[in-house]
Amino acid sequence: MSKPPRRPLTLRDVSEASGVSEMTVSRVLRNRGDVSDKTRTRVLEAAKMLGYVPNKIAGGLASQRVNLVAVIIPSMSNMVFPEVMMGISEILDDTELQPVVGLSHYKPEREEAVLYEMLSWRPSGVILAGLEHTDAARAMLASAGIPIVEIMDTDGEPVDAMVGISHRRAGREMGEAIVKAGYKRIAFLGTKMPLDHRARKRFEGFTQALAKGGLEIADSEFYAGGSALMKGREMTEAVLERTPDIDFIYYSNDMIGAGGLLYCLEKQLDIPGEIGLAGFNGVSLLEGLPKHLTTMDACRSEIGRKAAEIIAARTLKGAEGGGEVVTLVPEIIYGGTLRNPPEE
Amino acid sequence: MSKPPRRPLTLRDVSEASGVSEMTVSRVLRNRGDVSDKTRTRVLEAAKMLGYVPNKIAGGLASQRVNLVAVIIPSMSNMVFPEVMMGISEILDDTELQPVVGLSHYKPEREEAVLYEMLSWRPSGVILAGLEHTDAARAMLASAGIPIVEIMDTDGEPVDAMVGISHRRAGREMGEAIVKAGYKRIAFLGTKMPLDHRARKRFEGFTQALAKGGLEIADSEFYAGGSALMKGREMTEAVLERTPDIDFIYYSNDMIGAGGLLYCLEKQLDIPGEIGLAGFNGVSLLEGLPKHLTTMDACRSEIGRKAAEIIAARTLKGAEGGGEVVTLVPEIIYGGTLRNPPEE
DNA sequence: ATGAAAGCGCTAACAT
DNA sequence: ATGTTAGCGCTTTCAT
Repeated sequence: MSKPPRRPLTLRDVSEASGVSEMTVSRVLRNRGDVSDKTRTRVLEAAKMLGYVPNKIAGGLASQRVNLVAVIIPSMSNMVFPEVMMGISEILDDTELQPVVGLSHYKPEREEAVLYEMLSWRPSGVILAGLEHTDAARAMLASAGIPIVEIMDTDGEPVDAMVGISHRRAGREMGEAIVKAGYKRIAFLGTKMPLDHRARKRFEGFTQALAKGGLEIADSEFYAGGSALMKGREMTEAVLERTPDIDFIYYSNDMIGAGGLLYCLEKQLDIPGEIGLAGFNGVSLLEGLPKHLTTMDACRSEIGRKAAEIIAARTLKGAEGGGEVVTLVPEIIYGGTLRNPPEE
Repeated sequence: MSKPPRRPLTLRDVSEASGVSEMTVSRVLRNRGDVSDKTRTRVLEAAKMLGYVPNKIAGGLASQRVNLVAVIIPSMSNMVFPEVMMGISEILDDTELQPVVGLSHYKPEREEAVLYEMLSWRPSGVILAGLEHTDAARAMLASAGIPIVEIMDTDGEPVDAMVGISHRRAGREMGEAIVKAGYKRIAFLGTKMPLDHRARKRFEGFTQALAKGGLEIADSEFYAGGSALMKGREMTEAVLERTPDIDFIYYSNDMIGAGGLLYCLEKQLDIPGEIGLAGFNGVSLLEGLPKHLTTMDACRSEIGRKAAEIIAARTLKGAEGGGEVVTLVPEIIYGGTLRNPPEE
C-alpha cells in the first residue's frame, strides 16, 4: 500500500531497488543480451514491485527505432476499413510492431496533416489508403526513408509499395456480367463523393463495360450522409418511379444495395427476373437478409495482411525490398439477385 | 529535385539553413515565445524547403509532455465503439490532443498488455471501456498520475472518473416496459460472452424487472461469432419453434434484433401484436428496415464526448479535478415492435 | 527577441 | 555477464 509516486519511475529506480546497473536492468526488460537467471529474476521482481513502466519515448530516442506502424484510412464508419485493420493487426500481432490509426475523412489536406503528425513520431512504416494524395504528402512519403504501402487500389503509381485491387477492373467485370445476363436498362446508385477515387474508378470501368455492350447508364442517383440502408431504399424507389423500365441496379456499396433489395422484396418485385441487383464489397454483416445480394469481394482483410507483411518483412528482416506490387483479383459472389445469362 | 536525405532532418539542419539558432527555430515551429515576423518567415521557409518534420520523440522526452490520449476499447466490429471514437475525436479535434486506439478483444489480460504498452508512451490521459480490469491494470491506472476515464458503464467503482449509463437500469427499464405492455412469455437472445459485463448487467436488470412483474424468462439463446443478422434470424426461428407461445423477444443488440425482425416479417407474424421485439443500442445503421425495432439509445457518441472533455479539461486547463462521474440516462426509442400498454 | 547550456530517460558501443 | 560513457533531438531555463 505505497502511495502513488509523484514522479514517474525510471530505470534508475529499478536499478537501485535491485542493486543492478541501469544497463543490465534495461537488458532484462528488453530481453536482450546475456543476463544471468539470478539477476533477471531480481530485476523483474523489483520492476514489478515498484510498478515500473518503461518509457518508450526515451527508448525510442536513444535507439532511433520506434515499433509503430502508421495506418491512415479515410473512415471507420462503413466496416470496410475496420476489416482492413483486422488484417493488419492479425499480422502485426505476431511481431513487435504496433499499428497506430489516423483518419482522413476522405479529405486530402486532412490526410496530409495526419501524415505529418504521424511521421513526427518516426514510425517504422506507413500504410495508407489510396494512391491519390496532396503533393506535399507524396513528398513526405517519398523522403521519409521508411517502407510506405498504399492500399486498396492498384490503378495508379505508388510512391513505394502497393497492395489492392483494380477498381476499374472490378466495375468492368460486374458490368460485363450484367450485360451478359441480358439486362438492358441499367441504373447506378452511389455516393456523392468526388474524392472517393475508388468508387469513381469502379464507375468508370462499369460504364466502359456497358458501352462495349452497346448500353448506356439508364439512370443514376447519388447520396451523401444518412443511413445507407435507408438511402438505398429511398434511392431505389426514386429511380424506379422516375425510370420504370429499369431492369438492373448496380449499387456502389452493399449497404445501399441491401436497402434496395429490401425495398424490392417488399414491393414483391421478381428478383432477379423483373429486376436485378448487385453491390460491392462482400459485407458479411449482411448475411441473413431474406435474399443474398450479388456482390464482389473487395479482399479487405487480405489487403491488410499483405500490406502488414511487406512492412514487417522490410522492418524486421532487414530485407531491402521496395516497390512491391500486390494485385488481388476480386471475384463476383453470386447471391441470387443477378439472373443467369440466356441460353445460346 | 533533391534526392531524399539518408539521415532524417533535425532542428539543426533548419537552423543552419535559416541562419537562426536551434532554439529560435524551435520557438517558431511551436508558436511559442516572441519571435520577430522576419525571423519567423525565414525559419518557416527553410523548414518547408527542406521538408523538415519535427521529431516528437525527442520533443516529448525534453518537455515531458506528450499530447496523446490512450483509448482502449474491446473491439471495432460492431459499430458501437466506432461511434464512441467519433465522439472522442469530435472533442479532441479542437485541442492539441490526439487519440491513440488499442483493442482488448474483450480479454482482460490483453487489455492489461495494451494498457502497459500505451502507458509506456506516457500519454496525457487514458479512456477505457468498462469498470472491470485485472488487478495489475487497476494498479497501473491508479499510479499513472494522469486522468483516467472509464466509459460505457456506471454500475461500479471507477479508478478515477467515469462516464456512461447504468446497464442494469437499462435492462430493467426495458423489462418494465415489456411487462407493462402485457407480454407474458418473454425470451432473451444474446451473445455468449461471459466477459461482456455490460450485456450481463442488462440481463440482470431485465430478469429483475420481469420478476417484479411475476414473470420469468420463458426461453433464451446465446451465440458467438458469425454474422449477427443471420444469427438473429436463426436464433429467433429456433426459439419460436422450441417455445411457440413466446410473445416477446428481447435481443441484446440491434443487429440480432434486426435479423429476428426480418424473420418475423417474412413469416408474416403480426408485430407487435402476436409477437413483440426489442433490441439495444439505437444503431442508425439499421434505419431503413421495413419496420423499426424498438430499442434503447446507449448514448455512445455522448459518452465519447464527455470522456474527452474530462481529459481535455484536466490536461489543458490544468484543472485539478478527479473522480468526475457522468451518468447518462438512456431512453427507450419506440419503433413499432412493442405494443402500447392495455387501457386501464 | 535571441542564444547557450544542461538534461529529459533511455540504449549503442565499448569496456571489463 | 555486467558496467561505463556518450549521446539520441529536442525543450527548459537562464542569460543577454
